[in-house]
Amino acid sequence: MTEAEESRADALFHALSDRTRRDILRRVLAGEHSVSALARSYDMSFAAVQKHVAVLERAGLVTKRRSGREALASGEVEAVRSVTALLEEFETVWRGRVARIDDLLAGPGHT
Amino acid sequence: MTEAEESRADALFHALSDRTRRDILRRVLAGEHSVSALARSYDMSFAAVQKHVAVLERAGLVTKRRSGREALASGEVEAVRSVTALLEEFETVWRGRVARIDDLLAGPGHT
DNA sequence: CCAATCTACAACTGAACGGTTGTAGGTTGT
DNA sequence: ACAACCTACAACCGTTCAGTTGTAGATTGG
Repeated sequence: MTEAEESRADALFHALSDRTRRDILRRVLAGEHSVSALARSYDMSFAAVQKHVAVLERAGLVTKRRSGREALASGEVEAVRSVTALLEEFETVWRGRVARIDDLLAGPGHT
Repeated sequence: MTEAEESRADALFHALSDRTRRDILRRVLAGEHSVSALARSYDMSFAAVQKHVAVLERAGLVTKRRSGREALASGEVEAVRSVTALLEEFETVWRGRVARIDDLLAGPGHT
């Protein structure tokens, strides 16, 4: 794991660690939404929602494009998959433990 | 998504959002480690590492058992898989969008 | 028995976080 | 032209967070 990869993992998991952001992500994965349309969905200021979108954008989970005066946000499913890939690394490490235990149970018969 | 599920997701993603905690999780998924053994691996105080383990434990990613004066921490692969399950929900939402786009391309011939 | 080891927890500090309000600039419809 | 709308960003506030030090209680080995 390089420093850059760890930083990206930090950003991804942090972005996902807030429920409002997860909800925004669901909506924009389902389809493009303007920031103000998103803001109307939550009991907080426009600026707060704008910040949440910015956090998701910095993590690469969301991209924005301009259409006139609106900023249309869209969910990036590839980024979601990259998180799954990170989790698979943990699975792999765990399987290593299991393999080692199996070796023990097979008995230290020979080497 | 119930309130309890969202709280659990908060805890899981937050626990994973720190690189020291991810590193601890890798180690304890590979095999049991005492807290002080873990602490020796990092350039920070014992108490700091202890807190990280506690965060992982609260999220259910790690369990501890007592062995004499040591607290042995072990990684919970099922909890890691529950995070993967959370991500699959995002994938599902996204596939819904694609299906809708496909319908559009098929043409609004009839309903 | 006693010193060393391991854990647990409290109190503190600086930085980051989630939220607010306010201001300013670009775009749109009438 | 101009009012309404959308976005961007700065400044501020209270809370949480990651780290520290310090203290105290079990357990162990010589």
